[in-house]
Amino acid sequence: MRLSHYPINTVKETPAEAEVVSHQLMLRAGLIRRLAAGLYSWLPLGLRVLQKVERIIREEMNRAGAFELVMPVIQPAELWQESGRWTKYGPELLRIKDRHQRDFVAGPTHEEVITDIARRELKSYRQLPVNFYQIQTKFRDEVRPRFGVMRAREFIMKDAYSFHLDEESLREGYRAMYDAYTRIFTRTGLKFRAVRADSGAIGGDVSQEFHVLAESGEDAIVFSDADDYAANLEAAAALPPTEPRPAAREERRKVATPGARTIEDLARFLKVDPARCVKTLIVEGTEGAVVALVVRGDHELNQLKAQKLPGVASPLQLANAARVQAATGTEPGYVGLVGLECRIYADHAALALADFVCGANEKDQHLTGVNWDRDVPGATPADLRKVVEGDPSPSGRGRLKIARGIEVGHIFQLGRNYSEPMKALVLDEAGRETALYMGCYGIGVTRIVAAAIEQNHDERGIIWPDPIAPFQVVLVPLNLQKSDRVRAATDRLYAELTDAGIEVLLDDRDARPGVKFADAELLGIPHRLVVAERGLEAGRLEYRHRRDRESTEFPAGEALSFIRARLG
RNA sequence: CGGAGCGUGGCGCAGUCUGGUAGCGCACUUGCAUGGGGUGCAAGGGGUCCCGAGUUCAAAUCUCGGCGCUCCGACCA
Repeated sequence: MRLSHYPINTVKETPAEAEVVSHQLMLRAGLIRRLAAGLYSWLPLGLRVLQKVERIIREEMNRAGAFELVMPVIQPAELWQESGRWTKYGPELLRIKDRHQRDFVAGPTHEEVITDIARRELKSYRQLPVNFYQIQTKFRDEVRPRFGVMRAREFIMKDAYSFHLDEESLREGYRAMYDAYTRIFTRTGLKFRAVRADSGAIGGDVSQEFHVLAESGEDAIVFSDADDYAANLEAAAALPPTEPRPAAREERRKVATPGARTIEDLARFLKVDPARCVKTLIVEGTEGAVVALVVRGDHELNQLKAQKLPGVASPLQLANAARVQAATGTEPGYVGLVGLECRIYADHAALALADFVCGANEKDQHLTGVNWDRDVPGATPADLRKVVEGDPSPSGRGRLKIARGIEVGHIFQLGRNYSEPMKALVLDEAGRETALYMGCYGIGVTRIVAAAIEQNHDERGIIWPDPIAPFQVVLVPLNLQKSDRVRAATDRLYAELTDAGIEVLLDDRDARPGVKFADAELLGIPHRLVVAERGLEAGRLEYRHRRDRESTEFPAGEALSFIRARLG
């Protein structure tokens, strides 16, 4: 491809709208353009990257035996009413009406449609197991789209759905997708990690996420330093302390703590470690009453764990000030445990404390020397907190470390969550009707491109991993317009590499060297060849990988073999 | 949905407070020079100043209403 005829504009200045580096670089390099909030056009150069990612995905999905199909973006509301998600999904689901005032949705995902296909097409266990996938545009009306294509409203997703006669087959199919995903992300050239996850809104029992590791990632993932345990922070269990609780030594005392509403204030005021205080959070329960959740002062509540407890409203909702007042007799900031009437869940780490500090249920007052059995009988032990770095791994080996990641894939075992309400049934060997077991498997295709840049860039621009680079080689002739020798060598080289099937971007613009180098680095083409009078005098060309600091020279006649060796 | 901010050629911004000829840098076009790290000189093209209403002799500028966007939070995967 000749750059002089390629529709691309690079930009020196960073657009004001872009916050994260991948978004900035995608705009500056001319990969995408914004149409409206969370809506992006993919320009030709960006599309080349996208298609490389799609190709890898297709090859591996096909290799895993899945069948590609395409389903409509617009879906009738009836299907969503059948599955129950018409009411459950919330405002992220874009609902639209056609000219007859019939309700439709812009598909954020396709469980309903594929289940409809399954119940029509799959009649017999002989047709199972089967896996369908598509690569297609999804729409989720995000409250706050941000970070360019990383969290867009419209994005491209690879979604796959498998159907099985029984759980064992589902587990096999899930395992096959886990392996396919591992191959896919390995082939993109990105550093990634598979972690255990909570299955969230889509529902189901078992699920894992694939994260591209990047400092700027939105998600925290935890892993053991001693084995292969890895989980989303939300899904990581906190083990109860192994040491027994010390005996109570202090008497309970009420102390004045004017204005100390937060643990931080309290710890500073009383000159006590936050880890010797407890936080009491009042949340809405399921039957009108409130529930108290207790975590150690230096720990944070894990919302996901909390809302799974019996009697706690899901989604978790903190009680407002009036409800707190009614339940405790005081305002948030001074809520405590002694004499509290409602149900109390206490985190294991909080339960391990003796002689701790908590609110006194009285404004500007706290209690010290509080002890569980003596002062607060009847608290239910629970795992309530977010794990922190250094916690013992739930796997029993090693300690937890925390890293940042960008979620690019998610696989679920859905079981019969959709097939039962939507009556997707087949006949088994005995001729009995039985509901299908189902798995679903997503990859954020457009997000992979942004994640690749987050993980691979420097101050000059993008550094594409070879497998998804828009071009493999950028050919930079210097003084092309004036030097016949440079022109002849360039034309010959471009033809030779192109004929060999290598994707070459030839910068044949009448621009000065600095401009060409700067653009080549911004665009992030991994391999750069420079053709110049200086080298040609000695019969040599110049090569530099985007990650290299220095160029290397080699004989001009060996260009093809030299490059091939580097393309791997 | 709550808070903050922004809207002026394609991009980045000044001008708005204190009303009076719409400006700068980048990009783009043309010419000449230059040719190993965003080069120089010169000449050009391109703007309903987000929209609407109002005040005024006069509105980018003041007032009111609306729309759009960005960031933080809540929310969500």
